[in-house]
Amino acid sequence: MATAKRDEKAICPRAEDYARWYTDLVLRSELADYSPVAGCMVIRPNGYGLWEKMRDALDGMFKETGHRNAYFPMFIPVEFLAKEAQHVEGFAMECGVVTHSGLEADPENGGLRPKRALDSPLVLRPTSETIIWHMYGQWINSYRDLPILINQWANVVRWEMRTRLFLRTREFLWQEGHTAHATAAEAVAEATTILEVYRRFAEEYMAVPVLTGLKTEAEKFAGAVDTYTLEALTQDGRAIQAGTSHYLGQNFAKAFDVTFQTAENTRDFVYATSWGVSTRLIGALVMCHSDDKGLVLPPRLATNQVVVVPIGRKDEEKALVAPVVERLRAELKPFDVIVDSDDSKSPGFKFAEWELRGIPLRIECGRRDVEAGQLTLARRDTGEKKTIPLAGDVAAAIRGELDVMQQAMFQRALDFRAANTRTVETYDEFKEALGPEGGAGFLLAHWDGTTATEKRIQEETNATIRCLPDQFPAEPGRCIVTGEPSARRVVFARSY
RNA sequence: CGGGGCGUGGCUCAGCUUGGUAGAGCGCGGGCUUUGGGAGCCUGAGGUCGGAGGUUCAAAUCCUCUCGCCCCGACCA
Repeated sequence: MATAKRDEKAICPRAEDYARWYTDLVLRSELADYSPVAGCMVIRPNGYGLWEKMRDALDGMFKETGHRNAYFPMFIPVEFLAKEAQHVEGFAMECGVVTHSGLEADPENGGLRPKRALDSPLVLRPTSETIIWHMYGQWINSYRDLPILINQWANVVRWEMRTRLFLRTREFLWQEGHTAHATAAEAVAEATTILEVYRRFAEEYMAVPVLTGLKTEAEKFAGAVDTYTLEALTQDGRAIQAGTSHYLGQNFAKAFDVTFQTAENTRDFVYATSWGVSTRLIGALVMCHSDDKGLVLPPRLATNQVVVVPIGRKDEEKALVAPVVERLRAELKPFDVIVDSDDSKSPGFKFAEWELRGIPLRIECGRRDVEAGQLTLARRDTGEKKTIPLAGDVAAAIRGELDVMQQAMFQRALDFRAANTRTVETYDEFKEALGPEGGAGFLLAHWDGTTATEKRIQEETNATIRCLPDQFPAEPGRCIVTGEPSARRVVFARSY
């Protein structure tokens, strides 16, 4: 009976069905919920709090590297999309388009229908390069106007067919940086600077190790010269793109005719970058760290780092525990501590509930603890319980424990990646390592550099080249498929 | 857009084959007892059975149409 009840409350175990585990977890931990419109989601306070933490950390890093925020409108004239050939090709199929304004009664079905057709349809931004470069064209005259380093926090719309909470929805939140430079070298430096910002954020805040490197021609952003990417590895062995930074060359400057006068009094097209990370990071975070009990949040991104569960209901017990709890409430304020003194729920229920929500540390405080002059501390990532003295500096002990946990989560993910990264020499070995389906970690293999070979591998194995990694030394070899020479190994994986 | 499945209290579902007073568990409200790993008992609220037609004395159940959702294939931060 007890187990039957537990089963109803529990989320699907990872080993049973990883996809269902993920959906269960997101819904049960109240990160998000489905919206009445297919493919869209509501980000609930637990999820949005996480996004705010991410946003604040990244925003600070952007500011430190000289960027300023601005906001461009979400409606884009349809003809703007057509100006950059590859860009249209990449986004045309997934654009949402506004064609009407106003509503009127519809006698056909007794409901409402669009009233006036717009003179010209408006595209809901799938990304903002076009409108931003239209504006940059008006703002840039001379090299003295450069660089322009702007970021915006916004929503974008991509009319996806198959959606998943956080990983792929028709509307999502992100930031998009758009910079304009006088030289190619400076723009490339900008793109790689941001890649490094993203890497630091992923590893130091999310505790998610990432491979960085260039995308192949086939995988790069529509309209980019080069796309740099960050690739994380989920617990089920799939790659997940955590962010991208693009060197756009002069493609958009040419499409929108944005030139500037150089110091030598010549004219040149402006060099550009764009870069972004989205609420998909929340999906990546969940898939890297969380377990069958629920969310596991790295301390640096947890909205509330500590929860205190007072134990005891008899008046004498309460009297004993209450002063300690009040002391904790005050001393642990810097950790945005939650004190859960709801008498209608049992301690066991609360333990499970806060574990589901991923609070990094739980303090249990009951008669036993107070009488022994201690507190019981439970760590979310390992489940480990230990006691700390009540007499000491509790805040300092908590601080230390959180730091250890942040580091341990990163190390664990790093070890997991190492254990799931393999070097293969032949195509047979490659297919063997990959298995028939599902995630199989990162595979490092030689590739001849052609799109044809890349496509063939994808069609035959469903694995794609995640990046040309920049953290491994170049190492000549021969393509696993064609035997043609290769200068370096590339990273293959099945991906989200 | 092709293939498969499902629509019944907030959630998960039973009932439909063989028409006859709408059910269970969870959740929710109230009461009492409980509190160191998802408490127990009592009591209560809550559903025009996705929608529209039809057959019938009678439809959640049978027929027709329709809408919506989920899963699998082609695209993807």
